[in-house]
Parts: sequence; structure tokens; C-alpha cells
Amino acid sequence: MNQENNLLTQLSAALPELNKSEAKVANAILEDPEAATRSSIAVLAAAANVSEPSVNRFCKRFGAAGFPDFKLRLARSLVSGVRYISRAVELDDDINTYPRKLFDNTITALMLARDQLPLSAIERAVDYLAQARHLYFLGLGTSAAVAQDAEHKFFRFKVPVTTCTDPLMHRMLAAGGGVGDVFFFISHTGRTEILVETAELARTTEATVVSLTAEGSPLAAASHLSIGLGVAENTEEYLPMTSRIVQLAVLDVLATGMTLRRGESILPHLARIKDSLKSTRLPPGD
Amino acid sequence: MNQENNLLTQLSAALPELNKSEAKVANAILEDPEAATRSSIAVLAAAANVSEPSVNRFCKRFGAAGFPDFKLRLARSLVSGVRYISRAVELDDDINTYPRKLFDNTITALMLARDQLPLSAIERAVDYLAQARHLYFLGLGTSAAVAQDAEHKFFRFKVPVTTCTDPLMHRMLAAGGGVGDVFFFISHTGRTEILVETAELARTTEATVVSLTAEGSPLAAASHLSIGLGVAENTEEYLPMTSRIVQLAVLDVLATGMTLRRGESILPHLARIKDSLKSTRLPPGD
DNA sequence: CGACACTATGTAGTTTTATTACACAATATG
DNA sequence: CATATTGTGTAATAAAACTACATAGTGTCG
Repeated sequence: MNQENNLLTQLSAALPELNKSEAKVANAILEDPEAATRSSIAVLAAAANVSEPSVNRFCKRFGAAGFPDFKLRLARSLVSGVRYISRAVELDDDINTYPRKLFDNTITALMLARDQLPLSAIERAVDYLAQARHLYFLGLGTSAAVAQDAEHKFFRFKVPVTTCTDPLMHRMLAAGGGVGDVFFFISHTGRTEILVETAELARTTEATVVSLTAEGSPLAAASHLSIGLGVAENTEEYLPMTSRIVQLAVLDVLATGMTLRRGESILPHLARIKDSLKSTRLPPGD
Repeated sequence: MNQENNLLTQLSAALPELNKSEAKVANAILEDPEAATRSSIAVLAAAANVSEPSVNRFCKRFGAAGFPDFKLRLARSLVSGVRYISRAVELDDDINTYPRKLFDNTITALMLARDQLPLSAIERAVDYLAQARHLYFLGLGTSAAVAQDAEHKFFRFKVPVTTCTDPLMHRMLAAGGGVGDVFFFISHTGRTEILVETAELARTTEATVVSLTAEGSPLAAASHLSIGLGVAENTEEYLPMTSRIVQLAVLDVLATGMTLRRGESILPHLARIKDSLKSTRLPPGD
């Protein structure tokens, strides 16, 4: 009965498995969840064009004691305020609607990713990263920015980190890989040919190949270890958005895992690095 | 979302002004609010040693339509109260706990940012960006990766975009600013001296200076327009995490705003850019 | 193709829950 | 101390939710 799973996401996830009238109820709720929390069972039944007991059965199906209990859970889910599943921005959206939609999409993507996080792959990735003598973060396009961000995180662990965006450099670096080198590939699709080739090239050496990419993609296949992310469709119609943020969040997890692995001893080091910036800062504004 | 409309705080604040039985009800609720959300009016009345109508009157006094409505509000308050406490990762966290904590912190940060989004500043920023003849995204450290990401977004609108991380280059670029140039500064603290200086330098030209940074910071003060973000404390104890993700989300909003501003005509262009990558891709893995 | 079984859905009645009207009690006020 | 005034409970009413059961729909197998 905790918020582990947002009720709305749960609803839309279960949608295909529901029978007709239950689906009608689900849709009526998803249509306007806020209203649903205020309605009586009769009103909701009317809105969904089903009978009251159907609504009641629907509620029980989702683990509630009954309709009031269900409403309570729904209200709780709504507080997080996340509008159900990705709502695409339309051309007639305005400043009052599209920023919220975008944030909600991002939040939803993170919640989904959180619930499907491949923990064992992450744990093993942390193993590799913690033992690495040299880290290479390789990504192209949007993922290049993610790689750069990763560089800014992982250099703090006293490991040499290299990032670059030149695919020819990638190949040469990969070809020169040796024991203790970890090549960390970042790619949303996992299908960028030159990147996959580089991964395969790195595999021919003693180096370790890890990737953060789409589950079951060619890049994942080419890696010793892949942290597979589910790829949400159609949210990225024109601009890449949520995928890279999820990637960044996973890299945060890896960096934190590394911190924990290193134990207390690394903390003064991290603090020193942070403090090194103090003298570059002005006093806070008014 | 703020403390002001948290029902529990409201309750205890009003406590002295309540008459005997209403106070009893308030106390019963404050005693175990969670239980109150699950109780019927009869149960709560019994717990408070008052009659049912007293409970009902009590609810109405606090602006609710009746008891069920009150319970709903109470449930909402409870969630938001609990939820917004960011949970720091501890050294004894393990793989089952710390990834979730990190994701939750990120999600919470996004929800907070979403609710405090400076919409009018964003709208004006979109104005500036849409009219720009040349865009410069300038950031250092972690924000450099954000700037790079911004570059990958905004070049798509047929505007020349420059990003760089060399502060000397920054100065020279800023000094050479002219009409139609938009300098977009990204900084978590807004207090990095060399960046603020660059912004001030840019201000001496005909260029427009926009910043995405902490509210009320020196950088914000140095800008024509600042998109102010609230700075969440202590989540970034050792590694920068949530701040940059919020920045990225805001940049998504700006890019989307720009798309909307351009209207339908830009869509084929965006599609062409996206399609240009198709031939670099392998077929999906199994 | 039809009978049977099973699921899905609705109807009507019952129970629970919430609200209202009103009467009585307590408290304050002149 | 009488009289407003406010507070509180009782009992009746209304609303909401739930249950048992009947019927419609769907699929399966002889």
C-alpha cells in the first residue's frame, strides 16, 4: 500500500489485461483522475458507462478494500502530481501546459526506470568500474553529453577517465585496450554502427566492455556487460529528452555505488575535490 | 504543495481556536492521521469521544465538503509531507536501497522544480532564443555537459550554436557579442567568478545575456533575464546530481517552447535531422 | 451447430456511512 | 436571573457502497 508503484501507471499498464467494463472504468479514471477522487461510485460508474458493482470489482482487482479505499490510494498517487503516462506536447499547448507535460514525462520515465532497474547488472558494473585502471566513456550525439557528465563524476575516484567524441579516436583507443581498461559505451538505441564496431574492437582486447543502452540491442550484445534500459517510444518524436536523463540517473547510481564500494576512505578525497572550487566562487548574492 | 496548505499544520495551528469537541477531533486526527484516513466517521467520532455530527461539522469548518472530502485532503497532505523529505544515501546502503533513493531524490527534485517553474521567465527566454541569430551556451564543470546537451538540442532550429569550456574563449566570445547574439549561461551556484565576469562582459555589448542558475545569485543579477531555480541543499553532498538534471529538464522546456514558437513549419526540418541518423544504425537486435 | 461451462456484467436489495434537522445543554450577556 | 448564543448530541433521512443473485455474453467440445 505504499507508493512503490504509482496507481496511474499501474492502471495503464494493466489496461490490456482488463475486460471490457473494467477497461472502461480504467479509461474514465485515467481521463480525469482528479475528478475520479471526488466522484462517488455512482458518478464514476455513469462516466464509464458501467454499473456500480463493476466499478467496485475494478477497485478490488487493484488491491483496494473497496471504492473509498481505492479513491484514497488514487488521491495519494495524484499528489506526486504526475499526470498519467507520457502526454505528448501538442502544437496548441501553451506556457501553462507544456512545461508541466515535459516535466511529467521526465518524472514518469524516471519512475518507470526506477521500477525496472537492472540491479544485478548495475552491481556488476560497479565491480568493473571500481577495479578499472582507466575508464573510457564513449558516446555520440546526445550521449556525448552524457559521457562528458560521466567523466566529470568518475575522475573523482582517482581513476584516469577519457571521453571523446571522435569515432576514429574511439577506434584507436579501443584497439589499444588492455587489462584494467573499462570501455563504457553510452547509446540510446544501441544500434549506432560505428559505436558497435568500436565495442566489438574493444572486445578483441583484454579490456572490459560495459554499455548503458537499450535492452537486447546490438551494442548490448557486443558488451561483456550491459545495463539495459527499456526504451520508451514516441516520447522523443522530435527531440531527445527523457532517455538521456534516465542515463544520467543511472550513472549517478553507478558513481554512488562506487563511492559506497570505496567506503569511508574516499569521502575526504571527494570533499577535497569539492572544496577546491570554493575559491572560484563569489559570495552569495543578496 | 507548500507547507501552508498542509492540512496537518493547519490543524494544529487552529487548535486553540476550536471548541471542545472540535479540538477533541483535531487531536484524535493528529494522534494518528494515517488511521484517520482509513476510518469511517463513526470510528473517528468514537476515537475522539464525540458524536458523528461533531466530526462532520469539524470537517466543514476546514473547508471540506464533508467527511469523505476531508479524508481525501488529509490523505493528500500526508503523502506530500512524507514524500518531500529527500533521503540521503548512507554508507550502509546496499544495491537494494541506494539506487531507489537516488532515483527518488531526482524525481522529488523534478517535482519541486516543476511546481516552482518561473514560467514568465521561461516564456521570455523562449522569446530571446527564438529571435537569436547566434546562441552561446556557456558553462563550466558539470554545467559544461549541460551546455553541450543544449547545443545538441538548439542547433536543430537552424541557429548557429557555440559551446565551449575555455574561460578565455568565453571572454573573447563575450567581448565580441553583438545584436542578435544570445549568451546563455548555465551554473548551479551562479557564483563562479569567471563565469559572472564573462556575463558582465557580455552585458557591455549589444548581446542578450540569459542565465539558468540559482535564484538571486550574482550570475542572475548580471543577466538581462535569469531563469531562477531553487537550490536544494545537501543532496549534492559529494557528487553533483539532481541540479543538472533539473537544468536539463528546463532546457527541454525551452527547446520545446522554441518548437512551438516556430510552429508546424519546423517539424519537417526536425524530422529530417532525425532521419539523417537512420543510415548510421544497424537493424535492431533480436 | 448446439449444449454446456464459464466469465462478464447488470439489477435489486441490504448494509454501511454520512448528513441533516432538531432538541437539549452549556455558556455567555445584559 | 432571564435570554440570547453557541455548542453538542440524538434520531431520522439521505447517500453511498456493497452483496447476492440473475442474466447476458463468450468460448469450447461433443
